[in-house]
Amino acid sequence: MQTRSPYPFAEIEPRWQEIWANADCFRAPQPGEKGAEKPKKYILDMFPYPSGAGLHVGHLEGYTATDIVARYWRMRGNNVLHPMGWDAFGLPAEQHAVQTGTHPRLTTKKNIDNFRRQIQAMGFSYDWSREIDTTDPDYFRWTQWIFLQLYDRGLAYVAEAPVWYCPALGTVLANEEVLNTAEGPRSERGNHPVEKRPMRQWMLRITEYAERLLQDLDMLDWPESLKEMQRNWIGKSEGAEVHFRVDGSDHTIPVYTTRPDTLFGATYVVLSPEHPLVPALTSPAQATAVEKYRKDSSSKSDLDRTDLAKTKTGVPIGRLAVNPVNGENVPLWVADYVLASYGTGAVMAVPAHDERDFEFAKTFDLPIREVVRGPDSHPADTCFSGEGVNVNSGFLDGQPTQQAKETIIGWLESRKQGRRQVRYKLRDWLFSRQRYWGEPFPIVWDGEKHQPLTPEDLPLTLPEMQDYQPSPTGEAPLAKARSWVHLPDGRIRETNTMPQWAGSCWYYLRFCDPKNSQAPWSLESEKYWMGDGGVDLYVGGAEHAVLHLLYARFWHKVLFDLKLVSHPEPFRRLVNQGIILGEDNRKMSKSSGNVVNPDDVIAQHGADALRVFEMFMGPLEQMKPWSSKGMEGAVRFLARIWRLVCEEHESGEWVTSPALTDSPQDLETVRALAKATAKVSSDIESLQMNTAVSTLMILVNHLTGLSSRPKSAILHLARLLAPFAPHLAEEIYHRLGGDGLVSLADWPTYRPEDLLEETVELPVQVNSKVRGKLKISPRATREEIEAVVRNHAELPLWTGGKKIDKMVIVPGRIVNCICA
RNA sequence: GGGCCUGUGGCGAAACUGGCAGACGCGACAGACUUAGGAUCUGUUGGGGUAACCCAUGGAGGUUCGAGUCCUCUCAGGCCCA
Repeated sequence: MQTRSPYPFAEIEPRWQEIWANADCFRAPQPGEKGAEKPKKYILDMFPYPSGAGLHVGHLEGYTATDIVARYWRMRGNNVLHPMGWDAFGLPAEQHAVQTGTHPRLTTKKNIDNFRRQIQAMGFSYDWSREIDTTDPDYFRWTQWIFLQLYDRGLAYVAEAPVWYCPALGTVLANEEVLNTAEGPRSERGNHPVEKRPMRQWMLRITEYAERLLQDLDMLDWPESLKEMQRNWIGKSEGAEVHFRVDGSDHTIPVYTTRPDTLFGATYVVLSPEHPLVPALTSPAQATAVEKYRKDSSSKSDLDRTDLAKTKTGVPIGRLAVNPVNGENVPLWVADYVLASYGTGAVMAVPAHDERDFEFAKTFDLPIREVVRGPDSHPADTCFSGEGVNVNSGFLDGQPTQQAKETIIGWLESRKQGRRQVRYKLRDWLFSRQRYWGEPFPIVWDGEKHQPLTPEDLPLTLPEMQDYQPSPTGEAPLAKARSWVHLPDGRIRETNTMPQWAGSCWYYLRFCDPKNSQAPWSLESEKYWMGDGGVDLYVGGAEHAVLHLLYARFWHKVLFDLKLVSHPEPFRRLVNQGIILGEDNRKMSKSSGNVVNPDDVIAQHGADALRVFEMFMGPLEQMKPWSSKGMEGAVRFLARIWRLVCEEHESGEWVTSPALTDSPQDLETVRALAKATAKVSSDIESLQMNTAVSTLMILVNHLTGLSSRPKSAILHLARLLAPFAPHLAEEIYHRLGGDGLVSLADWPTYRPEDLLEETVELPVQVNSKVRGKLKISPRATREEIEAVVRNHAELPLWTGGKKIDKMVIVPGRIVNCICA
């Protein structure tokens, strides 16, 4: 037997989706078209990678929130750009091709179709005429075009560099795609072991923009934690490079330090095992030991090497360096707690004022000399890494840390033995991958020289292939497409492809003008949609905090310098949605068997209910568990709204409720609508969708309690409901004779005076404990309240007859009588 | 080790610039309508106490007439970085 649904969502929802599609009512007019005279809003989701697994309820949380915002601003008279597309290049489709021989294009198309179907079943108000697919040649020709702009500006270059190579994936990975795990460095995708290999790679000079990427964070309305992550990632540090001459040699070792003020305390110098001067400087007596040490440390992860808790290891190389500030001879060591990638790959060790140097010095019994004294005395024989006043430091004695830094930098610079230096942790972006399913580089090689294609040559499309397997040597699959690689004139094509981040670096710009075949976008459309600081609201997961969001900002700034975009930052306001956990409070995953499939939920409860519940669960940014019981609650809520309009006939048909009336609203209902409208509006704007839904529930509870229900009130409710449960809202709006589509109706208004109750209860405290209540006008002044309290018949009862020393009165809030 | 965030009923959570802690929902309990109820409706529901009242926002202090909210310390969990 088929269970009856609490309201006929299965019939309602597809019907309205079809009506919206036929009316083309969510298409956003371009500048110049009718409708573009309205103020714009650009409401954007992070577009998904269309995986084979389909959407999960976590994606839908963000999409639902942005859809509510988009629908709200549309009803508020804005021209809303709310697009959706596919970040469709990527490894899974290619791995599937390696295993099955199916072309990634086919896999990708299938997955996109499935994602689109799932998204459309939710009734989101996307402008589907702007749909983007990063694997479409009409799209990636412009990705290649932007690469050429970078290339022309010298921001793309080829480097032979030690890079992370993943044998299992058959490709190199960017630093950001490699995780430090307990088992050593692993690939972020798939958790495979990775290793360093020297390879020729394309790099993008993101470091050139480090300072601007750092500074401009201040103009963004982003979560502070996320901005902090980007700041840490950019990792600006200010210090100095100091030159240590090697005794009995022409070599000089530059070391980078953020504490040049401690130079007098440097008692040895440490080189990283990878430091290029190590073999040349090692004394014959130490050669064997140093070589063995270099070998051993190459298999350790950075985490292993630098962890404070780990025992420090190292070997002296049998040479002395000269401390430039006092001419002292200090021993040179090689130790793996110094990383080649940090600074110059060499440090001056100041054990008295650096934890790691201190640990090392203790282990090998090297001298420790105090040169900075802190404000408080700290036990001798410990390390002090804070700021203080210099001691034992010759001409720096008595200077506080900041001043000492300036003095020593000046001293070093005047003697050409060092210089001020600002460093960033940020590295240039490793931009090439040995993969098939990515954008080909618009580059050809003439011998050892690379040359760009001209824009007229674009798009450069991928060749058809049978074999997608990367070669074990790390050569890209495209190298096997001989007729594609070898040009008639003897030049050969670049066989690497771009990383997945490339397409997502600028898709938000393409949405502004997705059909343009002359340019990636027109300046006019960019100015209109990206005006007022760029995208007005950008919602997505926090996992993109440093990768996508940093890369996209970088490209945007380059495009800004090229005067192709009108503002230096792309995303004015950004919000991270929290992860939705399984019902068991664990992360949703196939292996835990706790994945909630939206298809099932929609079939069982309807899309509106899913939308409402996802919003009702809790704050958008927060991590929260799924609840199938809570899901049922959302259905009950919507069914109660349905029954405001219809009731079930004995035959099982839904007929118009006899309680509906054309009579005007009573005062209580007017107030309830005004309050709900005010609260729902402000909650949507601040993305507090959970309390917005609560507010709607309170309103519905009020309307349910009325014996006769004014139609005008239900129509008002329908408009408030429209962003949250658009199908049901359309249905009841239509049944009550609403004009046109509720999705395109005006957002309801209210009179501010209707927000105020006639009387409110004002709590009266005696010595901060509530003793009584006062019924009083919400407009009552301080003086009026005091008079009412002092003349109140129950006052002696509340105070126990004691004299009131002082009365704290906050009108509309509280009265507190202070008695001795 | 450093940075950031989060700790409130049985559960998800509310609480505007400090002002009646627990809105709204889930669950539970009781009742109504029912052949039936895992439907619907009505009521109750932080803990303790017969009660007036008392105790409660991870813990300990502090500021204040008044602290979930502000300050100091501390414990637990999460994320990022080393």
